[in-house]
Amino acid sequence: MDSELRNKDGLTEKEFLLQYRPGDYERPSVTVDILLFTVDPELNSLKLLLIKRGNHPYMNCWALPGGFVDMDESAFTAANRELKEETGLEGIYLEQLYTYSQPGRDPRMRVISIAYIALIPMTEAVAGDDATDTEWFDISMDSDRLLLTSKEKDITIEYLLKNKTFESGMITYDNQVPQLKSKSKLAFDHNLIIYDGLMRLRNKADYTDIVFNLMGEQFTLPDLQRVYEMVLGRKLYKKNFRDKIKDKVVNTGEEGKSIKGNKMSALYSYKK
Amino acid sequence: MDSELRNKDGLTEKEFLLQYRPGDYERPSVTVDILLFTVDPELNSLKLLLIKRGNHPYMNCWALPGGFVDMDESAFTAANRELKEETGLEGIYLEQLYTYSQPGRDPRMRVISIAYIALIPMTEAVAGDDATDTEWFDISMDSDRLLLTSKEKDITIEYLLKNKTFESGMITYDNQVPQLKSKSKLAFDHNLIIYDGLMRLRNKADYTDIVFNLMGEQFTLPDLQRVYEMVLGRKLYKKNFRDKIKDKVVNTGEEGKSIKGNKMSALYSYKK
DNA sequence: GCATTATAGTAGTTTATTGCTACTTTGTCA
DNA sequence: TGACAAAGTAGCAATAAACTACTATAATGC
Repeated sequence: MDSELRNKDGLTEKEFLLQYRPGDYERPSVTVDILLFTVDPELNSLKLLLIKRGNHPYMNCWALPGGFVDMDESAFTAANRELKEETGLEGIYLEQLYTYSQPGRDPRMRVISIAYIALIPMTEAVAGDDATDTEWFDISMDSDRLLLTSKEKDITIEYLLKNKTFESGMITYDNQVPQLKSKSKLAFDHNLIIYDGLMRLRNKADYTDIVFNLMGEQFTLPDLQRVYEMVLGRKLYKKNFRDKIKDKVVNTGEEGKSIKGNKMSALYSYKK
Repeated sequence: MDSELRNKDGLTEKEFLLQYRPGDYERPSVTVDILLFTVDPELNSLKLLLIKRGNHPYMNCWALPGGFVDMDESAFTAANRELKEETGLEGIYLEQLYTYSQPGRDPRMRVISIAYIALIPMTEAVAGDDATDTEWFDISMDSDRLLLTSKEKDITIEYLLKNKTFESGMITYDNQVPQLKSKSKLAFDHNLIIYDGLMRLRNKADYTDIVFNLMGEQFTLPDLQRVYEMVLGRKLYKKNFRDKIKDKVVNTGEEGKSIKGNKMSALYSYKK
C-alpha cells in the first residue's frame, strides 16, 4: 500500500493531513439557485416559480428560490434541501444546470451560484410559504425575447435577448435592460440563468425523456404533445410525434378524459 | 427610479450596501479543474493532459491541471489564467463542464471545483512546465472502461465504469477502484470529471462544430474524419461524413499531404 | 334519434438522413 | 509500368422528419 509513502517533508499522508492547515485567504460564498418548472393544469403554459425579494439588494424584484450550500452537503443536497424548505417538494427531478461566478453578480459580496433545474408534474401542489411572496409565472421565449407573466397579479417581466455574449457556448452576460410594463425586474443575473435553463430544457427535450417529469402518472397523448410543444416552443406534427414516443408509453386501458365535449383520448403512462 | 426605495429598516439600497457585513460563517474553497484535450499528430488517439502530484494527498497520483478561483475573477477567467500559467496557452476553446461539490472530495478541506473542457489543435505545442511532471495521456473509453495510457512512460490508468450512480443524468460517484497495471491512479474524483468531460465532448460532437477546435487551420477530410471517430469512439461512413460536413468546410486549393505513398488528399479549412 | 362539431387517432407522400456496399481515381513505390 | 493503398464518388435500402388528409368517436343541440 501507499500509506507509507512520504513527501519531501518526510510525512505520510495521514501525518500530512493531521498537520494540514487551510490557508487564511478569502473564500467566496456558494449558493444554489433553483429553476422550478411545471406546466399549468390547462396546459396553456410552462410555469416557473419566483420569489419576490423583500430586502435590498434588488428589493421588490423577482428572484429564483435558493440558498447557501452548507459545509457538510453537496450542491445537489443543498438544492434538494432548499426545495423542500421553500416548497415542501421532495424526491423530484433535479439536474445541475451551470455555475455562475461573475464577480459583482451580487453587490453584497462574492457569491458563486450553482443553478439547478427542477421539474414537477402539473398536478403537484406547491405549498406556498406564507412568509415569502412566491408566484408561478407563465414563461415563454422566442428568438429575441424572454417573457414572464403572472395574469392574476398583472405582472410582466420581459427581457430582450439581443446583444448576447457567450462564454464558449453558454451565455454569461446580457446587458439588456428589461422592458417594463408593471415595473418588475429579475434580481441579480437571474435573467441569464432562466434563459440558460430554458435552453437546456429545450435541448434535452429533443434527445432525452426529460419532459415526462412534467407529466403526472397518467396522461393522454394530446396532453403530452402539448407539453412538448410548450417546452420546445414550436408546433409538432401529430403523426410524427406519436411515432416517436410510441415506444416510451403504454396505454393503461383506463378511461381517458374528455374536455369540451369531444372525442375521449386514451390514458397512457411512461414506460421506463 | 427605485434608488429611493427603503427596506423595513428604512434603508435605501445604497445605505443598505454600505452597512452590510457578510456573515462570519465558513465558506468552501472554489477551484477550477481543466480537461485539456488534443489529438496526437499521427491521429491515432485523443489526448488529455495530466499532472503528477508531488505531495499529499494523492501523492504520485495523476491530476487535472487547475487552481483556485481568485476573489476578483470569474471561474472562466480563472480557468483561462491557470491554462496560461501551466501550459502557456491563450485564447483557446474553453467550456464549463460541471461543478463537483461532494464533501470529502478533497481530504484537506472543503473544495468545490468547477470543471472546464479546453481543446487545442494537434499542432499546438504545449510548454511543459519543468517544475511539474506533466504528461499527455492517450484517452479512450468504451461502454465499461475508461483507459488512460502513456506509452513513453509505460503508465496505464484504468477505471471500470460499472456501478455508476447518477445525479439526475450526471455521474456524481463511482466507487470502482482502478485496475492497476503500473500502480497509477487518478487523484480526487478526477476519474468522474474525465468521464463526464468525454461524454460531453462526445455528445457535442454530434450536434455542434466543437471538434473543429481540435483541428489546425488547414486539414484534410480523412484527418477530420479520424478526429471525429476518436472523439465519438466509433467508425463513421466516409460518404455520410462528407455529406454532413461539406457545408462546414471549404477547399483551400492548396496542395494536400500524402502519407505512406498514396493518393494525396485535399486541404480544407473550417467555414464559420 | 340524428346531424353537427371538435378533437382523437390513422394513413400516405415527399424529402432528408443514416447504415452500408461498391466502385473509380490517383500519387507513390517496388 | 503495374501493384498498392488510400482518396474520393455513387447508389440503395431503411428510417426519420415535414406536411396533408383522411376516418372515428364522444358530447351536444335540435
